[in-house]
Amino acid sequence: MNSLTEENYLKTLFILSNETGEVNVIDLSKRLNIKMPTVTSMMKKLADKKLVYYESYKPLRLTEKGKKEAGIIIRKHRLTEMFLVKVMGFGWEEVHEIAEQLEHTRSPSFFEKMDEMLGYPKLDPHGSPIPDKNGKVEWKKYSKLSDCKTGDTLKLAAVIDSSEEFLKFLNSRELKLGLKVKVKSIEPFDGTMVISYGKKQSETLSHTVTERLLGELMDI
Amino acid sequence: MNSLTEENYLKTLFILSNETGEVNVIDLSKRLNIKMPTVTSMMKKLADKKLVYYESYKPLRLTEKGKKEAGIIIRKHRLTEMFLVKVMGFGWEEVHEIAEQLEHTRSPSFFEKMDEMLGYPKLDPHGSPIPDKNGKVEWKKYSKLSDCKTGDTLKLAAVIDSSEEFLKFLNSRELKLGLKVKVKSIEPFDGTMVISYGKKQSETLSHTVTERLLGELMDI
DNA sequence: TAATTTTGTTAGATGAATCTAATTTTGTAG
DNA sequence: CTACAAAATTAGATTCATCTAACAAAATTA
Repeated sequence: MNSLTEENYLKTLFILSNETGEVNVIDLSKRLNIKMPTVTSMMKKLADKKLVYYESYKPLRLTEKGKKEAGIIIRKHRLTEMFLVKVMGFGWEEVHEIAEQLEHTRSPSFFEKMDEMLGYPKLDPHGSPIPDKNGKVEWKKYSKLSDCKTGDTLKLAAVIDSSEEFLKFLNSRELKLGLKVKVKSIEPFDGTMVISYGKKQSETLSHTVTERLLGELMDI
Repeated sequence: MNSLTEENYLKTLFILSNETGEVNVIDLSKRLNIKMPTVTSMMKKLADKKLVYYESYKPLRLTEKGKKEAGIIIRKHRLTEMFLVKVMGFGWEEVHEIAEQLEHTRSPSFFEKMDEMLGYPKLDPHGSPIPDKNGKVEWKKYSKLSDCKTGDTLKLAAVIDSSEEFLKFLNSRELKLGLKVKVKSIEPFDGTMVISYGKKQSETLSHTVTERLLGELMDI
């Protein structure tokens, strides 16, 4: 059995690997807000447990066992988020913090019950895929809004950042998953975009925002 | 903010105080499965935080602040149990262990939402009172079945033990809260009782069982 | 390629929560 | 009232997860 702390390292390493291919000590260190020496020693510990491959000065990689355990934690996190939104009526901006705590609950039946009540959902409220019971996930290949060109239309499908601040910002602009947004113009200097969607004819979004929005490019 | 460990000491001290008046180091030690020296040092720590009164060789007592914080943890535990039973459909024998973990969740809105969904319940599935938001509880003065005399009728209102094993035993005999049970005979040697209730004309219960069942004595 | 910066590791310390062994205090039974 | 037993405390060790400081390796820049 892994400690709560170990679970957080596994989960973060898993997510970081999927975000950016190679993960270094410093990346984990920054994401977890933990100093590098601490990360190094935890990696050695997880290597002893056959959860990560660790070689000095090499990128960090989860073993298959590590991926499975990380996937299961992420499954619990995302099921919880979905439960909080669909069953308990929370807003999508409120659930990340709570799920961060509940994901460590040791009770398979608790999460099975959630899954059942939710009708075995495939995505969480932020559009991220929910791993299956073996921790396996299919990551969809979405486009970032920030990579779109003028004239492109993107159907929003997921956010990269589930923080309360970011989601409150999206709420304030009535930006939701499922919306089709059209790129009206892009400022070459800093990437600021003007987009239209729903009733909004022109809404300006910074690069910081557009690079956190994912979706499917529409043909039209 | 108290650690999860500190919360467990506070909660257990609170419950033990209500069960048995005076609580000694050894009682807490046994209940928590933690050796006495560890308990002593934690009591000193909690005394520094003004959560317990601690004097060497004296019984342990919570301060008002300690009672409030313990009460709030117990509130979260019992609301969670009720939620698991009423909203998620768990059996009353399954919820204690899960609630033991969820009670440490730091999210007032999570528990407020539960409370609201449940319609502000006053009792948990085991008949124990749910403390209010300030941690205050009214403990009802129930009678133990083991204290009843032949001919008495007791309306079951609560169990003293929420363990899965005990509750599964009750399930197997179809013993539920709300039932009226009548004492048909008591074995003077070991206190074994024969009772009748519902369709059961004579069910034999050991003292171990009868002292864990509480209820209101009926007039008739 | 040499110098500098960035990244990573080693060594050693700290605080929390636990333990065991030894000692002391309190309570109880002759 | 002494002796023994039970309960509690003190002292010191251990494990986990963290840190800082110092050093080493790798990557980058000049």
